[in-house]
Amino acid sequence: MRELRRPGAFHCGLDAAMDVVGGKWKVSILWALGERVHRFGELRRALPGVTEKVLAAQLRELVEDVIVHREVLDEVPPRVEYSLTPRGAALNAALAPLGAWGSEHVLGRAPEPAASGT
Amino acid sequence: MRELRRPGAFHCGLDAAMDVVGGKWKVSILWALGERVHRFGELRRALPGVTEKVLAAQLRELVEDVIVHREVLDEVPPRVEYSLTPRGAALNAALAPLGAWGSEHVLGRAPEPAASGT
DNA sequence: CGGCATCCCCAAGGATACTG
DNA sequence: CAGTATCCTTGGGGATGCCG
Repeated sequence: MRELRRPGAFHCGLDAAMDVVGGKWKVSILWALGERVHRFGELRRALPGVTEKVLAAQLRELVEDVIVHREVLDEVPPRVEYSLTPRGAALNAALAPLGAWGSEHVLGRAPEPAASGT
Repeated sequence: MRELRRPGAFHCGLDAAMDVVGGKWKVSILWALGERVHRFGELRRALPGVTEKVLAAQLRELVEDVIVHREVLDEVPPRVEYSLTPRGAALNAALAPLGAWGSEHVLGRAPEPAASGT
């Protein structure tokens, strides 16, 4: 999926965005990172059901797309932190209305204040 | 995918929305219907590459989700018109920011005026 | 701890043919 | 015209195991 980046081949930016956000766990990752920086293990715990392989893959794609920043801390116990890039933060913001829509029309109310505080 | 509607099982409305909009052609259909009412054939022509089976399937799911309205005109040559429901229109609107993001960050500029009123 | 390598599976999506 | 039915392919995603 990473290779089918054909600039201009999309109907509009929407298709392009869907391509970036299309992964099964992408939005959840974005949502998690929108709250705070996470390290691999934390992310894994934050996403019940995801396997390391898949999480690593989704993360890699997001990093490739410059949505997520990968910070490797050179410590004795390996420590890697993932955070949103400015672009990722913008994506998250752009996703907010969609989340609100889902809350209202699918879940039936409960428009959460997005990934702000809590 | 239509059956895995587990109310409350989503992290937030975002997951729910992604579930609704997750199909490969869903957003394109929404985009098309956002501009004007389309009949089956028109939609097919508007979505280069889609097959009848898939288009019909995606359409059926969108109808199930009350995103799209299916109007069967009882005429001699079968005529069916698809249009957005209020909910679908709202979804389309919620999708706009995402489309804008994609235009800016993925396609590299060219923020189209979206499928709003035009 | 973090993350690659391998193998496997299944459902979404595609191609084709046929019908009301 | 507007689908439905059938069969097939693909690859995203899941499970396991090993390595730095």
